[in-house]
Amino acid sequence: MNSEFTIAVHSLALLANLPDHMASSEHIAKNVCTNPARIRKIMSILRKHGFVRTKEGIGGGYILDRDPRELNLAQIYETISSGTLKPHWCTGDPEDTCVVSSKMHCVMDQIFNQAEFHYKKYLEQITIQSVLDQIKQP
Amino acid sequence: MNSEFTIAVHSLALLANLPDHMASSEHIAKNVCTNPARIRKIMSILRKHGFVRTKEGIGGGYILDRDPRELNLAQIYETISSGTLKPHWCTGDPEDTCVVSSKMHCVMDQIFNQAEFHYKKYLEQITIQSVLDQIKQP
DNA sequence: TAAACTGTAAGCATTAAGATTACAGTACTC
DNA sequence: GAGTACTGTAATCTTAATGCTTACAGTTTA
Repeated sequence: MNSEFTIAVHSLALLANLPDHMASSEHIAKNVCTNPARIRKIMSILRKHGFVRTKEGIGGGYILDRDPRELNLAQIYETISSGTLKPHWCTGDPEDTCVVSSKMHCVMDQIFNQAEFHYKKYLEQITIQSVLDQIKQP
Repeated sequence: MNSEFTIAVHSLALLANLPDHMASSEHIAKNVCTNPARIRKIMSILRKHGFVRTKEGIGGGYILDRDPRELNLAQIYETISSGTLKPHWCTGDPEDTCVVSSKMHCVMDQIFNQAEFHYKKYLEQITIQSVLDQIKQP
C-alpha cells in the first residue's frame, strides 16, 4: 500500500483550511513532508477530477474546488488508489490441474473486490470537513 | 500490501480439500507457486494459533485442525496481517506548528484503524469452507 | 522578458517483498 | 542407531515497489 491516498487527504484538508488563497506545491509538500514534484503529480490527478483548481504562473498553486462537507474520502480513494487493496503478487496457477490452485486467483480477486467495495462504503462516511474538524478538536 | 494473507487462505483451503492426510511444505508451495520456506514460515504462525497441526519427520507436514465451516478469513487476517492496511509512510510532522501537519498522522491512524475494523467485519462472513465451495463451483 | 508557478517525465536511491540456501531439530523406518 | 524426510528458523541475496531528485517545457503575471 503506497501513501498517495494519505497524501491526497492531507493536501485537501490543508486546502480546506486555507479556503481563500492558493497554496503552492512547495507549501503543501513542506506540510505533508514530501517533495513538490510528488504533490504536483497527485494534485494534477485531483484537478482532472474536479476536486481542486490549479493556476500556473506567479501567485499560482492549488485551491479546493468543492464544498469540503460534500467531498468524502471514498471519492478521493477512487481517483487515487482504486484497486490497491489486493496484493500485486497472486497465489496459484490457472494452468494447474488442481482446482484449488487454478481457481484460487479468481476467488481471491472477487474477495478483494468486494472488500474494496465495503472499504469504500466506510470511507464514504468521512468527509474532508470531518477530517478537519477532528484535527481541530482540542 | 504483501501477500501472506492470500497465501494463508490458499494453503488452508488446500488443506481443507485434503482433510485426511498431511501435506508437506513442498506440496503446498508448488500449489501456491512459491517456495517451501515461505510456506513453513506462514504455517508456523498458523500452528501457533491452532489453525493447523504440524508433524515433523517422515510422512509429516501440515493438516487442518479446525472445522473449515468455522474458520473465517478475519481470524486468518488477524493472525497474519493485522495492521497492514495503513501505509508505512506517514504524512505530516507532529512537531510542526501547523495543526493540520501536526495532527494529520493521528487522525489518519484512527481512520485506518476503523477501516481495518470494518474490513475484518467483512472477512468474518467468509469461511474457508465457503472459499472451497466457490472454487468447486462449475 | 524575467520571475514564479504547474505539468510531466526520466533516472536514482531506498525500502519492502520474495527467493534461496543452509542447517539444527524431530520423527519415522529399516 | 543410522539414514531419510520432514519442520523451524535465520541469514543472505534478488527483485520489485516506493519515494526522491533533477530537469525542463509551458503558463501566467508583473
